[in-house]
Amino acid sequence: MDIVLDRISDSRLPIYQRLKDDFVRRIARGEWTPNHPIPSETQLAAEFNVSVGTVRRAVDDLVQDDFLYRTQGKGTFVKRANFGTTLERFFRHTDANGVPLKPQGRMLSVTPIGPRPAINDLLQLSPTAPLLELRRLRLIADAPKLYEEIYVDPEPFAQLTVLALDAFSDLLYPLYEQVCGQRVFRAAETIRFDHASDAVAEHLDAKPGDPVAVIERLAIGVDGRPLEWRYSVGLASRFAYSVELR
Amino acid sequence: MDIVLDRISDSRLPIYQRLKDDFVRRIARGEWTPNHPIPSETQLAAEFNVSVGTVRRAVDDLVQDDFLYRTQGKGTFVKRANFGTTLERFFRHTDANGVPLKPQGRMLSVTPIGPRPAINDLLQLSPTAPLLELRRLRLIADAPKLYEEIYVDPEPFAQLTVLALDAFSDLLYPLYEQVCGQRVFRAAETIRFDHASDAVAEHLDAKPGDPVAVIERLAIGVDGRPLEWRYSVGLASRFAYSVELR
DNA sequence: AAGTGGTCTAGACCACCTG
DNA sequence: AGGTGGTCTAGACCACTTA
Repeated sequence: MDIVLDRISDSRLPIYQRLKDDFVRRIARGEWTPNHPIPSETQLAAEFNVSVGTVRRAVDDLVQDDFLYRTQGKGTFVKRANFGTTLERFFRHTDANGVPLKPQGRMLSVTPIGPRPAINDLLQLSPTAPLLELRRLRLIADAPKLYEEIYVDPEPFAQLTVLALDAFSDLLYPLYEQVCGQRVFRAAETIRFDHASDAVAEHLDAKPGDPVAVIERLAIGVDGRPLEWRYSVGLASRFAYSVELR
Repeated sequence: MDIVLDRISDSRLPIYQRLKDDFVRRIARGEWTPNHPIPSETQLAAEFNVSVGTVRRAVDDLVQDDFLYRTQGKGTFVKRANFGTTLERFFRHTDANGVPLKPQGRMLSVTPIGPRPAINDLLQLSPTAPLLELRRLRLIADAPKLYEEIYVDPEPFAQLTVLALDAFSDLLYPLYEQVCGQRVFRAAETIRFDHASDAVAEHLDAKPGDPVAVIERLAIGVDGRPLEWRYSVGLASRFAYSVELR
């Protein structure tokens, strides 16, 4: 329809689709950030020379997909990913009054390692590419509850290797964003039950062979590429999870 | 805006909301069924004396919420709930080639019982109302894999008590729909971990104390009221579950 | 060919937020 | 008051399905 759009996408697609693609690209590139509203719908309609209704359709879809959210009177904003921590979502730890307790993180090691075929594959890295391994403990009231091994591509996450272990914050994803410029947008998790290995048992103050829940998570960035693979182990007796089915 | 709409809902709400409410009511009453297309958008617009765009907005929302689905050229239809069986979703059972195996169901008992406060509460029944209890085994290749206890309101499900145990089909929800006129629309599940009781161990051919996964499900009808509460137990070693987080 | 949903336009007016 | 998103209208034309 218009020069602006023709330069950036396949003209056989509906206009609202091409707008969506462009908007996602802007979010991925950091042109639109969570802090400022994106241009108004009338402005965008003028920029691309399309009707406001078409821009609304594109924005509606991205709101549905959790890329954006609207606030009447204020504007439309980029949405931050905000699923709670694994510890909060899968395990129940509350104080005497049922109030959830706040988990801490303790980084154990940050180590450049060689390739691990299965993990390289999941992260869509070449089979020979090296990895960066983080080992971490999650604690409640100073008692270890979750042991984690985290794997990332060393290149975009190079800054992590220069941090002191106690300089890591309790939450990693904000750190990824601030220190490495990598924003986690969504994640896929798999849950299963297993028995504690000797190493895991020691970390969790449990006996080897105790039943544990294993959570494997692949975190995805705004551009749809995998950013991090994570393996978490916690005692099964504390495990609980809820799902909505449709 | 119009007499038709004013009779049926709060005029302070946006028109598309009131249309949605009315459409859901028609689905709940069975006026619109999964077998026939609902009236076309132009027909609905004429019936309610609103513009087609407004009808589309209402239908869009209900498609998003999985009440309806559209097929271009054919029409818009009521959607059947279609989450797989618990056995298929949570437990891995495949043949030598990785092809999922088809589970069977074996009904053990159908028994009218007295009230169970916790279950009555979940089903939104009076604390003194009696219940209907179904006990069932789910099998793969004739080996028991999942033991289930199912609780429903005896009244809408009275027909179940006249069925012979081997007349129950492998899937219960289609039966609920055909025999009792109760359609399950969605469900909420909670997963946790436990050890097999003596009774459960016997049903599952396991040892008491063996690790098991417990899945509790509350099934909801089209009108949003709870229809069934279900307690399922399977061996933890076979358990696996995946989630998408945003 | 007729009917359905899918895309798109170009307006209008309302509700909410900020200066 | 001026700008934002929220609702609504009344058209147009396209793509797909069925007969």
